[in-house]
Amino acid sequence: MIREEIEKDLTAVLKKLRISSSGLILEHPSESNHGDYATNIALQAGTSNSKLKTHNAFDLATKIVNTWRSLGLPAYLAKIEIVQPGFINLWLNNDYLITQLEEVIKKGDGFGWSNIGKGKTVVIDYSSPNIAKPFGIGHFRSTIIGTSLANIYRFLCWKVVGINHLGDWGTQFGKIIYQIKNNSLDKLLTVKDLEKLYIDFHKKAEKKPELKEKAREWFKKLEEGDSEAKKIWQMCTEISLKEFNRVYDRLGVKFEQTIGESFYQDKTKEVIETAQKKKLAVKSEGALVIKLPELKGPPALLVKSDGATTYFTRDLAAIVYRQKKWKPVLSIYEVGSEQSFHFQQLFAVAAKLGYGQRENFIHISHGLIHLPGGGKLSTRSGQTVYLEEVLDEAIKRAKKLGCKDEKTAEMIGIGAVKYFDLKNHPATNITFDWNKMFVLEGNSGPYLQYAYARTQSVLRKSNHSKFNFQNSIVKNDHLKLKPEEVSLLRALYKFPEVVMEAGENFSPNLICNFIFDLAQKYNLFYNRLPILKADTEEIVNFRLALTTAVGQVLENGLSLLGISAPEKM
RNA sequence: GCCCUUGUAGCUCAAAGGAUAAAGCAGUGGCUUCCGGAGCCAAAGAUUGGAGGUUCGAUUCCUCCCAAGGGCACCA
Repeated sequence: MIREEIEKDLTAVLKKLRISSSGLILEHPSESNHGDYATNIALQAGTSNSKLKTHNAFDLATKIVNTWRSLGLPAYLAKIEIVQPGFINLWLNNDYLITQLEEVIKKGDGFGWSNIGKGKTVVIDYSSPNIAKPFGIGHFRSTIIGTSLANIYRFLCWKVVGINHLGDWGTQFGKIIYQIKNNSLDKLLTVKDLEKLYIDFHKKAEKKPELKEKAREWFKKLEEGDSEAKKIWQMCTEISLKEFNRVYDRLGVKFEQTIGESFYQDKTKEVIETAQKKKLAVKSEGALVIKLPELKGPPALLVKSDGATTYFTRDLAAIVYRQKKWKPVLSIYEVGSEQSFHFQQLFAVAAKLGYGQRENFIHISHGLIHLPGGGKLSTRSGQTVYLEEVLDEAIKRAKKLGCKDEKTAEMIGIGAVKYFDLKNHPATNITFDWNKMFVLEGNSGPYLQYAYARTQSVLRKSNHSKFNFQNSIVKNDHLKLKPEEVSLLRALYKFPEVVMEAGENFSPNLICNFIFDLAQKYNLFYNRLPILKADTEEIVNFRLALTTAVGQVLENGLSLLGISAPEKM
């Protein structure tokens, strides 16, 4: 990667001047007329290094550049510039950029891949909905962001274990079992039936709080292996999974493992014993807890006063299980921000029990989806938006715009909804709004898909036998590159860096930003310059190469986001 | 009350401590020779919630204040 090469070369120069290169940072200037890369090393060294304090940063930058010149500037540089108050700006030359264009075409769907994660395993816990209720919009973010993070980490050569940690255990099932037992229901067919029971339970419990006791009792029974409870639970699970898998199929979402909380019912004992042995667990108000005064909040609840476990215990057991099975160096939990205290507790306890270091765990806490009035989504109160309804609506709107067929409409509609989520930083809250959710123009999924389809359309219309870029190295002085072409070249090579950054920061939105910018640049290029009818065959070839490369990077980027790239739309 | 997160253009939002704060939507004015107008261009729109501080440099880091959202043990 060119960034590494520049860093290496600059480090050598700094070494010669005995300047520490520890603060060496290369950035892409926000203004393209400030070059492709810039460094502020002179500004940093000029002030932090006492020996050099007499220098002003601009002089130091000059010195650095002069030394570099005397050592011989590398071939990839076109221009180097020193700017007040002491920036060093670097321009890559067009011939080098063209080699990167070839690189995109050569590597194809592998362009952007890197091996920085080689040999490392990451466990990503995402989606993880509570079953026995329909798949709501509330779990959409975790599902989509988690999928994208998994794609990104896979692309960075990590071994990725995506886990759907289903909420299929807990007092909620006590509630449903109670309802079924006391309502003499003949048959339950759908998840919506189950949801109704859940809502009804909460309505009744408002007047009769003692019902909650009943629910806990039933869950306790379930955990103790009561056959009647187990039978009902199993039925709930089957009904739910059938529906959930349909939604996952539509979304194109996959997991390495789908292991719900129920899986850990016989594994919590070990965790509890460890906590007791380490003298971390103490009795409090009849329950077994772990006190965490440093977190300034209630203690972590290990065992309830009735003897049943909590999701905290099961999450701990899951950590133990995952450590044993996969030995991840990183565990990512893509879960909503309302659970951030839970994860603070979980990670703190995991570290205390010796299940890993604090830095091996991270909670990617995404913002919540609110209803327009500011209301919170809540199954209990019946405030739900069903994901499938949202998807259906998205597809309907895509069709209205004139999609060729059902399959394309689905790509566009679902792509729009996914992109709407992913383009923002995970932390932002989202207000659910039917009109905003289905953006089909501007910074949107369909915009990118359209740009991609456009590149493919151009390529289809070209006579491929003429397009022989790989064997004819094109020199830029020969082509007299237009600004629109250069701007594409200056963008394409950055893609691998963007993928890395997105992974490091757990931010798929960085990929969105990048491919949107690329698509804009391509559209400008497309509108201003003829491709197939360019003056010379050489230029036609070059522009087709650009088109191929842009299409490829758009496709790779969209694929990391989990969005399909249609050939036609 | 305590803890966490977030305050950037009318709206939705972007920016590993950098240069003139980036876009999209809405609104304004334009684009029929041609490869897909779900597109393109132009102008307009922001004392980055407020006050201090650290720094050559702060939307970014620190302190305080204000506002919004979330959480505060037997739900997950």
